[in-house]
Amino acid sequence: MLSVPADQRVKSLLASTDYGKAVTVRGWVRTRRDSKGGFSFIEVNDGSCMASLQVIAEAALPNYESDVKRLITGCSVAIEGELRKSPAEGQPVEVLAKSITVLGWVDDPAAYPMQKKRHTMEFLREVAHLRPRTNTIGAVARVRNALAWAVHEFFQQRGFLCLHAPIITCSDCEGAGQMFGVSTLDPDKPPRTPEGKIDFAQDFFGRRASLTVSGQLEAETYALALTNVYTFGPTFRAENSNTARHLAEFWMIEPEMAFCDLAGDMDLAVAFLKHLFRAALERCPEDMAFFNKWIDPTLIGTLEHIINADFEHVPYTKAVEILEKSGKTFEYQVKWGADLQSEHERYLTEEYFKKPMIVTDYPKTIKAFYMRANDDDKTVAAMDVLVPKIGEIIGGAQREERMDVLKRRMAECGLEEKPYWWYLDLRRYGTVPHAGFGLGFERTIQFVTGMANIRDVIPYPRTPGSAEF
RNA sequence: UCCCCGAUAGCUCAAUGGUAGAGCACCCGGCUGUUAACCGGGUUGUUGUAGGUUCGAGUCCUACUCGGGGAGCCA
Repeated sequence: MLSVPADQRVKSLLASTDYGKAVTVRGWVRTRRDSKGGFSFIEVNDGSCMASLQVIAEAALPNYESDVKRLITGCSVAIEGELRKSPAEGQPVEVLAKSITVLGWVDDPAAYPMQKKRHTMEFLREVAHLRPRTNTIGAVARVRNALAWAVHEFFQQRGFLCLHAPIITCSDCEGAGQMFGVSTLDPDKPPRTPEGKIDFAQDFFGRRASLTVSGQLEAETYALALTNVYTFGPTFRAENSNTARHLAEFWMIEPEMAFCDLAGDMDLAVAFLKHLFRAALERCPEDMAFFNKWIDPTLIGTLEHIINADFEHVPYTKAVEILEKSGKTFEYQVKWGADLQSEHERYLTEEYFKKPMIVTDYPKTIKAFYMRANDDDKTVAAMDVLVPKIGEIIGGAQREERMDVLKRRMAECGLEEKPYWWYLDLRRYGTVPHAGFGLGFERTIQFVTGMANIRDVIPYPRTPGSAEF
């Protein structure tokens, strides 16, 4: 059996005006409506688009009574027929069936969890293997795909090199979060050192290994040879975070640019986000219209506005002033030197500016050691892009390229130099100003689709206490 | 991890401490070029788990499990 040709997918057939053409439709039945006039309407969906294709099954079909009349939601079919202009409202074309083959029935129809009516997202998570058959999750999958394509498109158009950073790493760098250990030692009786600790020297890698929390440091090494690079891969955080915007396993895009400062970093981030939003609107218009209708009626308007508007740029110190003058009472006090809390970020993006914003130049005490120190010696050249509802979607910085300053910062942060020997080598051999950022892919999908929970924009979400499927 | 809320039919939800119900799904019948069709009939339950209070618990109490919202951490 050949795979389904692109011109035989439902999406192509619905756009076709090639009336009279012989076609074969393969997909899953969404619903069946019978007409006493001697035929049935079968809605077939194959995931190529939101819409289903209407098939007319006449009673003259040899298996009309035995098969067609038993079709219910979820059955898989292969239908040969003729493409026709539809005489009724609701669809441009339909297929008059010449033969209908049922490939797979639904066992125990009463127990099939997918129904024509809406389901709650909470329930769909319990049947994550079947939820791509729903309109919402199918649309999310298509938008996610369009965005993944657009990520590569954006960077490739600009001459960036795609870098595959390692998933397993032995550098427990930068304290971006708790890490998942990777080990082949027997958890019941691991080898011990004389001091009684687990002896990772006997482990697979000869030392303690983990799943990566970021490909940034590796990306820096390649940027300092190939100039402009980006990573796009899975990252892992073992934090016990239970929110609608955190996952233990998520995908991150991390560009890194040599000969680049914070201003260049910000420019790229803004252009990148606009490119992604535009791609979703242009390549998935039906799916986006669906989200705009059922999930968030302001969605498309907001995205179009962002594409055409400038992002607000506010230094951290200015942001603190705005918050102090806001007259709002916050649960957490606004104070220079303290990190911005969710409520502060929400006020700034949702109430004050009402659009995405970039906060830069944070106090060095709340940011990572590798961020470049500003001349005031109090702040660093960091930037966070904040968007309404989601909060931080991008975190980035110009990196500290000066060896002496970097070593001083590491000492301030209580970090040993030895494990970072290769990272320090970059400053030792041909160092250059460079900058980069990390974009959370799922948070971007959330923002683009309006989906409330991050668990519904990734096929199989991994969260604390939950890794079913 | 902390605070709050919830768990009843396959799904979405009702039910003063006193006989567990409706809509949808599914099955049967009717009707119609139908559009998550419509009309009539029918099947469906260890009320999340384990204890406790009570003549009597879906309902009150305790613990646990799972889910949701918010917070922290971050992308």
